[in-house]
Amino acid sequence: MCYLIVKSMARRTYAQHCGLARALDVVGERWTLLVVRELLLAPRRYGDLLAELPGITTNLLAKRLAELEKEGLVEKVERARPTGGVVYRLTEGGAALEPAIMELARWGGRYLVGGPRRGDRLDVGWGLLSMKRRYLGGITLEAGIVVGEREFHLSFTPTGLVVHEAPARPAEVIVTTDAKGLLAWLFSNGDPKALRREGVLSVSGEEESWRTLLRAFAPRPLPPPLLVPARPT
Amino acid sequence: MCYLIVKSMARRTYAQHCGLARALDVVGERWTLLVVRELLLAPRRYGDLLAELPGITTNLLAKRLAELEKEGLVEKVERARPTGGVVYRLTEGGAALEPAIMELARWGGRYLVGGPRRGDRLDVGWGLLSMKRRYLGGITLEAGIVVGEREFHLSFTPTGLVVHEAPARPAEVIVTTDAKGLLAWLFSNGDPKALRREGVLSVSGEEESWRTLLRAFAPRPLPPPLLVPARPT
DNA sequence: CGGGATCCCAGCAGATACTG
DNA sequence: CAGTATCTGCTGGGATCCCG
Repeated sequence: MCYLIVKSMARRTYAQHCGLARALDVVGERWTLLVVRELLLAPRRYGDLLAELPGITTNLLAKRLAELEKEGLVEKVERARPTGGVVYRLTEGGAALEPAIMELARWGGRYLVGGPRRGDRLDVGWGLLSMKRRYLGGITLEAGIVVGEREFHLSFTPTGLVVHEAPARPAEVIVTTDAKGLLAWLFSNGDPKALRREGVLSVSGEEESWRTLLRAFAPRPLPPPLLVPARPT
Repeated sequence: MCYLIVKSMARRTYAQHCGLARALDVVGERWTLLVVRELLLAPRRYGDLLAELPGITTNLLAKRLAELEKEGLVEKVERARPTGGVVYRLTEGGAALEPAIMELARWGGRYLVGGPRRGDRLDVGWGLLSMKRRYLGGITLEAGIVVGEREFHLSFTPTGLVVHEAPARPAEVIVTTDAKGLLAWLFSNGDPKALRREGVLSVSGEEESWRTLLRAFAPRPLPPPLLVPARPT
């Protein structure tokens, strides 16, 4: 008897003719969806991703990017940034993961209500994605958010919101704050107007646009946290 | 130097204060979401799950169920079935995963357009979930679907559809078919009326309800399959 | 310095056997 | 029927090295 040992085994698969199983075959491995999340706001360089995904190791990031590229979800693009070099960008197929990522994040949001746990990393970009989830629709507005060195541009249309990490201007209203201020805006049920009065948020541009902006977001949903049975068994 | 080796390491975590990362901490491991998918239609016994998740091994299923139970997403319930014994049932928190599962399945659906691959398993329950995804809303109807030995009850309301694996009756209309017929209904763009004329689907109950049922589903979307770059490098 | 490749090892997944 | 126990091999984590 003679067996041919195939090098480079085919990837592990659930072998089920089901959309969920097939999706998990492609993006179900560790770190994969987090890489896609990082690319939702803008194309990124390898080093950007390494810095924004604390805990991932360089070999694993390289592997995940190669897999995503092979699946046609991510493509390498030359010097899309002023600094040159190559960036990784979502293809249409990769960007189509956004609804699934948003629903997973909405579900996971109930674990965030207690605030960050010890050792948890925070990132301004993640906050912007959570803003996107909470957009109620119904307004038309170009807005910018400046958080420290990072800038985001938000294009509101009545049916959706496109967020890019890109120059905040031109925009009808610009909100400037720092990371802590953004989190206060997002995660506190406090009035953004109060945060502005306290100087945590600084607003420039049209006052009317600022008021429009505030109307567009649902208040923090505050779902009841999951009850973990207290049996210490 | 002396290190205390902590037995029972804490579970691997991304340590990110982000809904997506937290969701993946909880349900991102292999098989977990597929277990939840099986429980979406009805509570299941351990042996049911083992049979419906071909490829999972008994130790891993036990581990996943224990984790889901500890997280409060699944609970063990005594003799919910006529045959007695204990079944696993989703809690409210576990059932709240449905939108995320549906969006992932919708995305993965584009990999299904070529039909099952060699070796892929098929399951009638997965087909019912894909029906649920394609419900357009707008009707009120109680329907039943009988596929071989398995029965499903569908409660249509204008805003949603609840599918349970449960006795098909009582219902205003009952569709009886076999597994192949259900898949033809779901995955072909052929007219269900034609399938009925050919005897693949047999309909009992009110004719008007049958016509209502047909109006309620979007035709197969047929998204373009992802283009996998042909470079064999 | 950006963008990886290589090595090693711990832990998780997979297969099988066994038990209440 | 409903799991546990045991073994093994693969995948992911960590450190280091390479190369333009």
